[in-house]
Amino acid sequence: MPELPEVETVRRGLVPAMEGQVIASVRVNRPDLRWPFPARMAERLTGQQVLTLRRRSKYILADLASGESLLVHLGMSGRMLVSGRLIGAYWQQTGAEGGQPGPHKHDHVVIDMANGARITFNDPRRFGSMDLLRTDQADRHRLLAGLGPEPLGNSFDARYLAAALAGRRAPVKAALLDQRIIAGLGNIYVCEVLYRTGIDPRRPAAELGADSVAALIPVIRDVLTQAIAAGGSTLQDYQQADGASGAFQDDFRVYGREGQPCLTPGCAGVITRFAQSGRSTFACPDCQR
DNA sequence: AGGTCAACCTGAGCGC
DNA sequence: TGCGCTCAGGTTGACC
Repeated sequence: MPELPEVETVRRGLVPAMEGQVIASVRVNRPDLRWPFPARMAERLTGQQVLTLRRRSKYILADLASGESLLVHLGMSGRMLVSGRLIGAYWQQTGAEGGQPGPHKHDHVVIDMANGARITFNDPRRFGSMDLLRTDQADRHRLLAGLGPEPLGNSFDARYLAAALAGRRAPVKAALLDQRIIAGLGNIYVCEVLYRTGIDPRRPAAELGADSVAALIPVIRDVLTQAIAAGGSTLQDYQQADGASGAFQDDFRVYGREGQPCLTPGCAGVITRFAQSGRSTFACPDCQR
């Protein structure tokens, strides 16, 4: 998935095509993704003006003039195309999609705007989702209600994080992946953050000292901010014709670098990969303690 | 209550 | 060429 920076990149890519614009028609090619689509989704979207596109954690919310909001989650493989162009290519482009008009395999929802832009939601693995909710009750939606603070927001600070990690015996990596504690981090950025703070991902969260917890805050903010500025991360070696793909993968220091030398000056370590709760962790055994 | 793990899916890449 | 296996950026719900 796309993690927070990739979702923010997608949101920004959708803004020129959608914000302030009217939805002319909607084609829904299957009844569900991860969950069933909301009742009469196409009808409830058609004719609506999109007032604002915003992001909460890894979710995109399109606030409509009707008082409803379209909630979108990209799952692991969800992609958005604007008139055939992929936004923030965090997933390898496949098949005949490059610049070709649709439809293509896994184009599940197609939204035509009155301005002529065509928004396509393509998701091979179908872990993504869409829902409609009352805009004024968005915070109570089941997918949003339990989310922790935005890592780039004002309420996320050392005091909060220390309290959230207190008493947690889970590995610090699992804790930082827990969206109830902090919303928006995923496997890549947690690996990068723990490497850059010199913390062993296996350490029980509660055993981190106050200094380590405090050190996490600016590193989390910096990594996410830099990744957003780079347009997110692109896996595989996909390059988009219009240059819209992200570039933060060039700044990965541990993710995907198993067997390669540690990049910390003076460290002779070799990056290792091991599994934590079923997911790959990349770390330097020498400088993460 | 907190922590761990399987499950949900398709596709790419690898070794044989 | 093809088969079987592993892996993939997320999240939920069942089970200790």
